[in-house]
Amino acid sequence: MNKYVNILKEHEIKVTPQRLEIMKYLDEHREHPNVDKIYSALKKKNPSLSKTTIYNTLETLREHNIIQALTISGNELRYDFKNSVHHHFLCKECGQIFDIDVECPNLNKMLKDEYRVDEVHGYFKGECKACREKEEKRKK
Amino acid sequence: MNKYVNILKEHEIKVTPQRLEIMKYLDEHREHPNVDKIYSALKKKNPSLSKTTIYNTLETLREHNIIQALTISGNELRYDFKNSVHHHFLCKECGQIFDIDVECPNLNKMLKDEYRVDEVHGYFKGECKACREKEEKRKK
DNA sequence: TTAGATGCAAAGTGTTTGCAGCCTG
DNA sequence: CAGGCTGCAAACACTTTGCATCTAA
Repeated sequence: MNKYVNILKEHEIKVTPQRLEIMKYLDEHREHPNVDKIYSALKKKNPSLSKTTIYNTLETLREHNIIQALTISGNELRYDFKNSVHHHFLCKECGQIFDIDVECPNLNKMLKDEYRVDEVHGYFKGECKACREKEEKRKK
Repeated sequence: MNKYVNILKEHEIKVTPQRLEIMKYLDEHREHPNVDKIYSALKKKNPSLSKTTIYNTLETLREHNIIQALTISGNELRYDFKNSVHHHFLCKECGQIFDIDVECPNLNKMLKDEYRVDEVHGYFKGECKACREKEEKRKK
């Protein structure tokens, strides 16, 4: 838990139990949860937790570049503890978002001149292996 | 206008004036408009036009792969007439979305095995040239 | 002590749904 | 003529705002 205390202190923002719990949850649950998932998970431990706090905290952490918000799924934001640069794959069948580690070297190079690039996202949509296999079985 | 009639007929869906207007608008306005922009533009010509029709039509066109929906901006969907595969750059300053033509060859290759990839999106966030120049001027 | 964080309720915004009437094929 | 499309109003879902209370530093 000290890990998260340190991150907050480095960024000079207040250390609160709620913030620590949210960071810990995101760090330990890499399935890119939405606000509701985080909320209902942490509500169990701390019944007075408010959804507003989740929103506030996620926004604060995002501003400080500790986490990132994924817009991949269209109707809701998904959150991601920002350890490394990686891309994402959304399975249209099961809704899960998977991390993809692919580098695209000729990308940044071309952009640099015209644009100042702060974030590079790649995302893919389709069907994941598990869902494809399930589908195969159904057909048999 | 015949162009759009043909596209609809090829996909065996009904040809209606509303659909034609929406397609024409998207084809001629490549700034990736949101629903409201399309709605208010076309409402002028056809005051009885409903926003529901915009949503229905965009969804239908999307299902038929004629247009695509961009989730890049988080709080709303942006639409794009689907002529070619390309990526997008969102300027955080002015909100505009620009088309970017960069290929990433080693991408699909890696994905093929694990996933069935239907859509490949790349998007970048930052600041566009015009906004950067505006900012420079303000500083002087 | 005090600036900032929390949490409740209410408002806001973009999208979806239900349904009656209309139009394309 | 029939099934699909349109458009209105109401419902929804996710997020933001206003504000009183509480807490970390």
